[in-house]
Amino acid sequence: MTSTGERLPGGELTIGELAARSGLATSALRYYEQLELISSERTAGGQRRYHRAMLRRLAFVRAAQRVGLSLDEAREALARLPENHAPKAADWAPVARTWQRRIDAQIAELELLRRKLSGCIGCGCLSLKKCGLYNPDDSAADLGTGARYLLGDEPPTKEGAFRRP
Amino acid sequence: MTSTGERLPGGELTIGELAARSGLATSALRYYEQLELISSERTAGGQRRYHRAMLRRLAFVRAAQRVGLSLDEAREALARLPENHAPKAADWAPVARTWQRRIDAQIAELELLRRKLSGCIGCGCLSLKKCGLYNPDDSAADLGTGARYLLGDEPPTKEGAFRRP
DNA sequence: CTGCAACTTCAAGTGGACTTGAAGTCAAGC
DNA sequence: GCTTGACTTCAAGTCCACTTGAAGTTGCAG
Repeated sequence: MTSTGERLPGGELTIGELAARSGLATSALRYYEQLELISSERTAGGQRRYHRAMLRRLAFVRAAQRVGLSLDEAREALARLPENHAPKAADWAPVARTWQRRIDAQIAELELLRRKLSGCIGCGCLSLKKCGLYNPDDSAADLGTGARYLLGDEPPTKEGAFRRP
Repeated sequence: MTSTGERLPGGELTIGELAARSGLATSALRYYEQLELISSERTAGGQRRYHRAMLRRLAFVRAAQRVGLSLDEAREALARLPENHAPKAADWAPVARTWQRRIDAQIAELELLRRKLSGCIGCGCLSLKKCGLYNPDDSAADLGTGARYLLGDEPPTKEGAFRRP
């Protein structure tokens, strides 16, 4: 039994099969079930049998994680989607829109950091008050200005007087 | 004593001041010092006094975290920069370039996810074989369990809860 | 029917990045 | 010199998402 192929009648999956198909460890699946992210039926002997719809739920959870949600938040989001059938566009659209906004925000943040790093390549600073990286909460766009300190132009705040610890 | 203002002569900072200026908790600073991310001198009475250059190191560490590095990796990266003075362009450029590549990869991943979500708005699926979200093995699903809050964007519960098995 | 991989439960462990608590000491303003 | 807030250490705790281990059971091929 390779556990990868689906061979149960009725299209149900053992935990090993679900693991193989979802890319998650069996331990993770049991953990998810405990958290009620997925559910199963049991055989007479007590073994889990998963409906194929669980693959969809797992895909959802994985996507949720990538968007930055915790498993708890994923569970909440799942609760708003239909349990037994594939979500319809009407179910899905609001969730997807919310997630896209989060993704956009994340991308924007990364792009800001990227720009700051570019600036810092130019200035080699990390010591200047104006340096985006240095300044924790600047959020104010200092984007273009970075190239000012091009040639190791030393900062006004005399930093030179210090010796190492 | 508000602990925010700098008032020691010689420009040294108490741990409270460094905390206020860096935005980190004092406990985090002690922890960082333990990890040798920063260093201090001590007063006769045993209290820490931080050189202002530590602000620069902390800025670096914060940036490193946002790029997705662990504190250990941040320490390694720090080790390649000059300790006592602001890094020059030659010191900084290779680091910044490496980080930019990482950022680019992260942005690319997010953009892929975003596209997939767009597709799913259209199809309302999550159940179809062709659905990008559904299909698990499209590689590099690293953001999921990896560097999730590298954007500093709203950690799920308390400030600064990072994770990763 | 046997053998064995795959399954079961439950408790405890892991790892990263901190935080919290207890019990005590330091520094500075009055 | 007293008071008080800021500091000290060290051990232990927390959070999340799992993983590991032990000890036992199930299910299917041969």
